[in-house]
Amino acid sequence: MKYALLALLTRTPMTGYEIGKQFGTSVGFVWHAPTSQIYPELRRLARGGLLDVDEMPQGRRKKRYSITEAGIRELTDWMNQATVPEPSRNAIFLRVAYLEWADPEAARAQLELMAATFEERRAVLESVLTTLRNRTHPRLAERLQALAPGEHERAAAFKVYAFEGMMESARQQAEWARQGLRLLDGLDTETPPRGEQA
Amino acid sequence: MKYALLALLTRTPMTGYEIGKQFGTSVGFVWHAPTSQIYPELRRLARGGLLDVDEMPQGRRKKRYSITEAGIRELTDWMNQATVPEPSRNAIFLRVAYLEWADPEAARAQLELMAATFEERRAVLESVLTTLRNRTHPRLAERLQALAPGEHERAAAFKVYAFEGMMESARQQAEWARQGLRLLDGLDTETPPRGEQA
DNA sequence: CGAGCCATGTAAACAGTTACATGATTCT
DNA sequence: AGAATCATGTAACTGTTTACATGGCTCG
Repeated sequence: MKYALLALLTRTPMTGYEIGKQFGTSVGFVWHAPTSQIYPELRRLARGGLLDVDEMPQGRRKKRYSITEAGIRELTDWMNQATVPEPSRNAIFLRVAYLEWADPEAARAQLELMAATFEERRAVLESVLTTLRNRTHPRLAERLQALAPGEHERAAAFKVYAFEGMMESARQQAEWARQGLRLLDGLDTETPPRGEQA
Repeated sequence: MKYALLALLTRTPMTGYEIGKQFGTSVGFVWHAPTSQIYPELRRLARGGLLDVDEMPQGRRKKRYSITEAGIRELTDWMNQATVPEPSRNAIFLRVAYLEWADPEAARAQLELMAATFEERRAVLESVLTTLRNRTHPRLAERLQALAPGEHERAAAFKVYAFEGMMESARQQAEWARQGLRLLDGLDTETPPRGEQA
């Protein structure tokens, strides 16, 4: 979370509200949090000197946060130490592994929901990828402006690469869900709906 | 968590300690938790009538938990209502998306670590899959004994299917990490280590 | 003037991790 | 006797979600 906020703010200063809205867009694939987690974390980071607060004096209370030198150091320090990717503990595997405890129709409904969800995610990620690749993605363009031209390619490449990974992951999961539906087809024809044995 | 414990105990009654050890084996891929989370949760489930406690009277304090009718109903109710798979919020995508903030060597080290980790995970899952497929997996065999023969195929098929998904996922991620290393090769040759622009 | 968005937050609960404590049994 | 393993737990902390509270600004 901490590093997600720091990384986001390397592009441009933002208010907590704006960050919350960003999480509703494509950056939400990379990280997500509700505003109730954002505001306290921003204050904590500001207290720690990693962010600067600009209290906008135009009538309404509004705090725009920007990253400090110390914040950038904190972020790069984190990035420079490699960590092992955490094993993904996703409840969907638990469900699927014990799907014999669901009614056959419920099992089918679950796999259809999975197929639809993963496929939609894949499609969204693919369209994001397209805009990243041809540099029409608005936030990527904005980010590149803040960087030296020599770093453009590197920064853009990593964004594209990250989304490729997420897209491929969604594609693979969608494929897996469809394979599950074919598996059910096989099981249901071999033994009739409520199973006599063999 | 709750449903992981219920599902595990459909195979055979176990103590909290035994469950903790199970999480260190292949079931750990499906779900994992430390004992500090297991013991309180077991007590809670027992208080709720979903588990029976058998306080073993042989000298040492030892509680063997088994699932009750109510527990099975709770599990099947949960299985029967389809839920959308949660988007995986994995810090690795955050790291990768902002890898331009790492030193080139650190970026390479991170991707190499990812490739090694994912590849090892894939290999382990593949070997588990083999034992599941040829029915030599000890816990699968034990599980099937508790079931009517007519349900064998279905139960085994879902276990195989779940591990296929996890294995494919690890395979895809390993491939992605290797692709990332090739990307770095390209970036590093185009612009020398500390980058003059184009 | 009301609807909807902008904007910041608090409270409570839930989930999960890390570290520590304790003692019994089994194996060498 | 000592080490390893069996066995159950507590405490403190971190992270995350859900629900609620408040009020200003903007536009029709």
